[in-house]
Amino acid sequence: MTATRSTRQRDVIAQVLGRATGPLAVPEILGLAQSDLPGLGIATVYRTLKLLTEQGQIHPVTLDGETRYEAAGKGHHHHFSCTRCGRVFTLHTCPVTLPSGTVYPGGFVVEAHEVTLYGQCPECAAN
Amino acid sequence: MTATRSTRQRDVIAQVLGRATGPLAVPEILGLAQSDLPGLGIATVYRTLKLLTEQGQIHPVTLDGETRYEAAGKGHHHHFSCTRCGRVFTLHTCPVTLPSGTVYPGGFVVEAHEVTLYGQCPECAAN
DNA sequence: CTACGTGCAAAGGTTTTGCATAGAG
DNA sequence: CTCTATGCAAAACCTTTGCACGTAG
Repeated sequence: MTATRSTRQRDVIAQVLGRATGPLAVPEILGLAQSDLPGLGIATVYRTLKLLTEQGQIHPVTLDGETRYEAAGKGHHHHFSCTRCGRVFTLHTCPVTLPSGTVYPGGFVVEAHEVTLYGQCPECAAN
Repeated sequence: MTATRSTRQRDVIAQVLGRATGPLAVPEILGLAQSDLPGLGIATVYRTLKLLTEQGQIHPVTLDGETRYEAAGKGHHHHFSCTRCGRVFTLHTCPVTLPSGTVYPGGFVVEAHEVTLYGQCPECAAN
């Protein structure tokens, strides 16, 4: 079996994602992690993201052509993408009710859904 | 002002997207277009997709880490991604009602929304 | 000590760009 | 004819991989 070690790099990357208010893109993760661990290389970030994803600790989210990552285990939620500042936030409310098994016109059997809202985040809306 | 010419390449690419039952990825567009126009180059596909997007004739959609393109002007709709065969379909029903201007808890001002459903398409569900 | 993990640099893919030629108007 | 559009090949990106060194256990 595979022995997975605990390293400062992995801890820092996991912490960065744990503290985030929404899914982060790779450059954001690198930047934030480097402020805690200056020498960190991009290859390690990619390798760690892949590892954490396989372990189910984080989850990839694709939004506007960019792959972002967020900590797992935060329950059912969706995302809000600010059209002004470009940041992405996690929303804990869900605007749809689609029980697994719902059948859509045409015979599409729904197993899951994903919603993204676009608009202005509180900060941008205030300015 | 810019003079935009009508060419066989542009026509073919626009037709391919117009005939599609859902958003297409670049390799799909290239393949389908090449069956009508063998010598077509990938660079022309990218340039044309960019042009048509700027003109508002098509619309990019990101799904599962891939950027796809669909003809515009088909009204409000969403997408269904088949978890078995991987194809993406356009749905003409909408499971949410979010008038522009809706304010979400925390002060997020909603301007638009995007929904993707995952499950089995009619064909896969039947087998 | 013995692997696994890391950083660096090179390799792979995909998208964009430069340039000479083809073709729309 | 003139000037935009195309195809090819090179360049620019982003992500993955190979390798020698660092380090957790």
